[in-house]
Formats: sequence, structure tokens, C-alpha cells
Amino acid sequence: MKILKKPAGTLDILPVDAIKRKFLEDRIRKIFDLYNYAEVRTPSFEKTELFRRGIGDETDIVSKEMYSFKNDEFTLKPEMTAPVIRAYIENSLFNRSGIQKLYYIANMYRHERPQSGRYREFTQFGAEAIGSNDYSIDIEMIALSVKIIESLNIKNLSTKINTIGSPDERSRYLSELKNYLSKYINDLSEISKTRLEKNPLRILDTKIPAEIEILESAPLLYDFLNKQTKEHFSNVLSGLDGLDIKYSTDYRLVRGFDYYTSTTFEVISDDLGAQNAILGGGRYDNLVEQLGGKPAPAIGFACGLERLMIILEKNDFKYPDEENIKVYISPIGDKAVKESLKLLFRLREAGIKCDMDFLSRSLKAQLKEANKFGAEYVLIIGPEELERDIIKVKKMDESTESEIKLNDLTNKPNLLFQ
RNA sequence: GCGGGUAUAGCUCAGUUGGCAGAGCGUCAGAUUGUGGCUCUGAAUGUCGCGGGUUCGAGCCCCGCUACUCGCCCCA
Repeated sequence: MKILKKPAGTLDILPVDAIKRKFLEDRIRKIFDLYNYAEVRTPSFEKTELFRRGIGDETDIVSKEMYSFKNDEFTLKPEMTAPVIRAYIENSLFNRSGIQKLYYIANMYRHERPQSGRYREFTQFGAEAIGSNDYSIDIEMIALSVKIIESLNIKNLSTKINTIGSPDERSRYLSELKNYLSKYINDLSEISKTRLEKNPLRILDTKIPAEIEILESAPLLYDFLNKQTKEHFSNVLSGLDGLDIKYSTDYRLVRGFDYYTSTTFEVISDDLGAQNAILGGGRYDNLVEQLGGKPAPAIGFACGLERLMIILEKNDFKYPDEENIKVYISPIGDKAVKESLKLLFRLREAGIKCDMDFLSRSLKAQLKEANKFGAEYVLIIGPEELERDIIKVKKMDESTESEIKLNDLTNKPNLLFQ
């Protein structure tokens, strides 16, 4: 019989990795909590329409990467901002406070070709702050995302920041950009040619050297932004300076979702391969309204957990060890097994992490197993011990043995550690 | 959707001009008849990814397929 394998681009998270993820998730939750962000969980799938309207029909994600089913009615979530905003509107969260600060850790699904740092099912953590247009929340959001990564002692990071203005401000610029690029139409790649019609802004982050050269003397989006947008941006930058957050501005930073307005940012790492973006985010002041809610400005970010883990691996990050078992019980013979089970559960009731042999193995094999588990004590129960109503207690690190009365231990399990 | 690379034991990988299928790690057993780690000795485990072709003979050469992987596009 042929064995079945997991779908391409998915991961089996075995104990050795699950421990690492648990550590990271705990660390991340702690920081979100410290910043007074509250957790939100949404369904694994949503109406397809939500992503069409939220992310944009022309984006790569919506046009070709979604896992959709039931006649395209539903889609596994490819990103979290649209669902969070949907939940915000649907549950009238705006009635609770002027600003909602929410965070999530959840799995996302995108049907792309898998490669290093890119999976079809992957984990993102991120935050959304909904309701404020103030530059101060931009600063908190960017600082928060940077601080989470910094808390893991990651080096070789760079934070890039840009502002892309509102759709109104952009439209004037886009026609100028189109005019300019049209002159070079024959030097543009096929992709850029189509983008020129559908989404000219995306041409800005091309990686083709020849196109970058053409863009050198292209009109600058920044010059088309109105005074408030520029002021907002400079306030964000000086606020980050005040918090000693290192960044560089990058006018070519435009992000792949249609909903972004004003501030955008991204953190990249040299330790990732081709997928060098570990974290991305920005302001999306029109999305709430676009999804049918009472207009509310918002800003958020998302970070890839798997990419974070790749970086940590490259940095030889030392994850804390898991807690070893305290006690391992070694029964010899049938009668001893029953006695051992009773004792095992008694110890657990007392909150002592413990295990026993379930394979009727030789004492030698059992001690080997206990050693592997890092057990502090091994309790040996065999015919001789049962005869005398005692248990042999072996302290592993000292290789010393003592005896203890079975009754005493049952009454006071913590006697072991005194 | 488009390119490159790889596929041999549970894991990491050797395998020469085509000539008996290998190592390290891990597992198990023994040295120690009821005592772990360290050491020594021994053992088990293979559809050499799948299908075809060439050949006296294929893990090795040729063709096709599949899977995995890296990259392009895009993104976390």
C-alpha cells in the first residue's frame, strides 16, 4: 500500500518544533499583552467576497492564490486584516472604545509554489489598531513590531518605511507615472507592461535593474502628496527617532494589497533567502468603510512565524529546554505494574510530572528510557519490594539508592523531594 | 504558470570505468541472570522514488513520470 503524504507546502510540526513554536507564541502574546492589545480569533475560512473587496481583485493573492471551495463561495483566509475588520464591523466593536487594539496568531493559506520560507499553510502573527488617524498609533505599531523581533536578539534586520498617500493623492501621480513610463514602454518587462494599465504603482518595486534605472528619474509619489500626509509622515519618522527605532525611508516600498494608504513599512532580513521580508504592514484608512462599516482609519502589521524561525535557526538561537520529568516508575512483573499505575496517578494528582514503563521491558531498558527523559528519580517496584511494602528510590544524577515505604509515599508524594 | 537541482537504511549521506548494497548517527541485544549515562562487542533494518530502455550484467548510462527542494513571479 502506498503511503499518503502531506499536501505540498504544508508542515508536520513534530514535538521538537512544537516546543519552539510554543515558546515563540508565548513570548509574542506576552508582548502584545504588555502593549494592551487583545487577542481576536476568526474563522479559518470566510466568504470569498470579503477578500475580493478587501484585498483587491487585481492582487496576485486574490487573482490566483486563494484556496476556494463550494463554488467559490468560501475561501481559506490568505491574510488576516480583512477578517479582523469584518469581525470589528459585524460585532460593532467601535461602540466599545474609540480605538480597538487587536492581535492574532493564526494560520493562513495561499496556493503558491512552495519554496524556502514560503508555505501554502503558514502562520502569521500581527496586530490591527482601528479607529485612530493619529500619527502616534503609527509609531506604536511600527515600534511594537520591531520590538517583538528585537526581543529575540535578531541581527541583520532593516526596517523600511514609506508613505503612499490616499487614492485621491495617488491618482494624479499615477497618470504622471504612466505618462513617464509610456516613453519607455519597449524597455519594460511583460509584467510591467500589464501593470502599467492595471496597477502602475506596483512597477515601483520591480527588481529588474533596467527598470530600476528607468525609475531613477521618474516622478516621485512623495511630491504629489498633500500637506497633511507629509506632516503625518514626518511626525511618524521623528517619533521613531525619539524611540531609537532604526529605519530607512524607501520611496519604492509599495505593498501588494490594494487597501494600503499613507504609512507603509516592512522589515527585511539578510538571513532569509529569496523571501527576505519577515514582516510587513501599513495604514489602511479606507478599508473599514470599503467593507461596509462606519468609516474608521486603521493600521496594522503581519509577521511570518516560519520566516522568523528560519532566521532564529541561522542565528543559532537557543530555545529554552523543556521541563524534564521528575519521576519515572519502573515496575518489574505484573503485580508491580498495577501498583505502579496507582502510584503514577497519585504523583500526578500531587502535580509531579512523571511517567512509567508501558512495555514490560527489562529494568535496564527502563533505566535507559528514564535517563533519556532526564528523570530525577526512578522508582523501582519489583517482587522483592512488594514483599516488604517498600519502593526503591534511585536518584539518577548521584546513582544512589534508598528505600521508602509505599504507604508513606502514597500519603505524601512530595516526600521524594525532601 | 515558468526554470534549475535532488531522490540509496528511521536520520545525515558515501557508492570509483557499469561487476555481491555501504558508513556514521539512532534503534535493539550482550558484556552486568533486577540497575542508566561512558566504553567495548554484536544484531536488525533497503521495491537504491516509480515505469520503461540499453547491456551478459544497471544504484550508476538513456527516456518518461512522480515527489521533494531551490529560484522566477508575488508575498509573511
